[in-house]
Amino acid sequence: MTITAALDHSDVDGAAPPVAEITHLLQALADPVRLELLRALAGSDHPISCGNFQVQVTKSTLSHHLRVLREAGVIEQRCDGTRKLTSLRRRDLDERYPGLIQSLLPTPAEAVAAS
Amino acid sequence: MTITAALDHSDVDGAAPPVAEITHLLQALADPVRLELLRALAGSDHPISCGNFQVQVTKSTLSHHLRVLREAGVIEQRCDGTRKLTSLRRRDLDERYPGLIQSLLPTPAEAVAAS
DNA sequence: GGTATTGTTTGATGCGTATCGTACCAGTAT
DNA sequence: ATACTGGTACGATACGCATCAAACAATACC
Repeated sequence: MTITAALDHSDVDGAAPPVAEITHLLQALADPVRLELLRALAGSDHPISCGNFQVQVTKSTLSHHLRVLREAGVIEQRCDGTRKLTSLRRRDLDERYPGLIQSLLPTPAEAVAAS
Repeated sequence: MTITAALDHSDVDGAAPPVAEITHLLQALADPVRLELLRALAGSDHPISCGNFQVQVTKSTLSHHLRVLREAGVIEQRCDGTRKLTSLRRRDLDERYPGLIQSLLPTPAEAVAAS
């Protein structure tokens, strides 16, 4: 696979790194847990803290998945006291890959079925 | 990961299996070689035989990648004498995941840059 | 200070898979 | 039949990564 990542790491004053290349991005999204995180973030208008994700993995695993998403440019995180608020970089993603995120979100029918 | 695949295998008289679930599908597309195959197929109006893919892998590896794409419902193949013609299941993919394939194809700018 | 609370990091483990070479099989042509 | 061509199947190898537990770090609160 190889896909060498993490080119710039310009976390300086919150500047988010660029959205990853398509293969790297797809690899980040091709995991059930991470896709669930993406959908949770896309369905919420406010950022979500680590503890508020409804996911059946330990917190260390969750931290790992969030790192993968962050390094692929999918999410950004800002600290808020002892917690860390995660939000989707929807604008950047839509700009770079128009239609991609939308096509990964549950359809209205699926959303109803999941309720 | 797990994602148990291959539910029905109804290869009966050429009936293609359903397009895979989203995670399975993304996993099939999250590989540089397979994405290149997808783009080659999407950019051609006629099916492509195994030997006509411009990919730097051995034929056994290529066969493996085509199998992954086939089992994810991305492509279909029909035999033609001694060769096997591969084509993209664009209609089925667009029906199940509208906008997804389009968002993975090179933009006009990228297509020019690759020439 | 001491104690939760929230996340990250590290190491270990096990599974998946991309890759190759070789052998094999089905058509086609000689 | 023999040989060639296009593709698959198998075994081996190496690497990636999802997962967890435990240890650590940083902030808040008493």
